[in-house]
Amino acid sequence: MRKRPSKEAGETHALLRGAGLRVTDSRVAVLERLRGQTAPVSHADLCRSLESAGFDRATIYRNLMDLTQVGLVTRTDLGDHVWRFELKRREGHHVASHPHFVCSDCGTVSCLPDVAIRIAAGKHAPRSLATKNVAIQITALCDACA
Amino acid sequence: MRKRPSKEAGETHALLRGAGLRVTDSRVAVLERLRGQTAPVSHADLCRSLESAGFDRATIYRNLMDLTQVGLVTRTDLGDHVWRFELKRREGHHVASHPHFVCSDCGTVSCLPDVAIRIAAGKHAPRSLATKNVAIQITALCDACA
DNA sequence: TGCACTAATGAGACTGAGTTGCAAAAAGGA
DNA sequence: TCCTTTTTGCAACTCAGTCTCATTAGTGCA
Repeated sequence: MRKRPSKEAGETHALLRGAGLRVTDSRVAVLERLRGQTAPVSHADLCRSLESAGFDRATIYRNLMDLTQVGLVTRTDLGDHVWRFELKRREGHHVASHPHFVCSDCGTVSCLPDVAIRIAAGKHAPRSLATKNVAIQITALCDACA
Repeated sequence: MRKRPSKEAGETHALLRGAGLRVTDSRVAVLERLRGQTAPVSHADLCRSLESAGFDRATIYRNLMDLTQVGLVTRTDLGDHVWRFELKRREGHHVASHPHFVCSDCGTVSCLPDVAIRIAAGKHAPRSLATKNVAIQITALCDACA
């Protein structure tokens, strides 16, 4: 299939090329899909929405791994035993590392850009807690389930 | 098998009975094993150490689920795609909810009783963040891997 | 202490996410 | 357009987790 260039497709194209990856339909589809998400999505979710377009789940899986490897995407397990993927959006030099929120009842996953976390580490805590390279995940009841 | 009562076995016995569960060898073994742990252990870990004693992995699995269901044990996934189980130790009325720490490199899991977390929630954050029923998990490099 | 009832166990099969090998197809440079 | 290299689609595999069912064992009661 030949690809018809649009503004978004152009961005995605540049993103992939910049990362040293070939531009393929499935990668573009995966990236565009991730771009439209506000919370991390699972491999299964992506499969459901992309298999109808004819992409194989193994392909989507490998795309996600490739994108993760080159740093365009992050992969996390938010406590429900499913890998979730999220487009990295660069804000300043420090790639956004907002906390993730998981509802302990319904399992809904969301990002919490609106929440600041202060870690007061004791003397026995890992030293890395003082750095910025810390991923934080919060599990509690969401408003709908509370 | 008849069980020979010891002090610990007596406690475990009472714990199980209090929860409305029958006292079986496997449940006692699982509980005792959990009691000796300082960090959450996986089902696979427990299987390894208990299968030699003749307990089936399905039995251990069901024991863990039963214990979780009656609230003696908590089950969490700390980001490495493995369920981990931990004995609930009651401290005051609020069952201990220290943060869990996972090394992003070696995967080591530990508890962080030594770390205090302050959550500053914005107006769009879930209201439950203001309560005590919040589980927090931190992923970063452990000292050994840093 | 023995019996009957019910819950728990063990063995094995199943599920589904995640992963890999391989031949065929497509991307990208010359 | 051709050629090389990467990527895809298919199918099979792995492994933790889960379930079924016949058998075994714990408990309450006589």
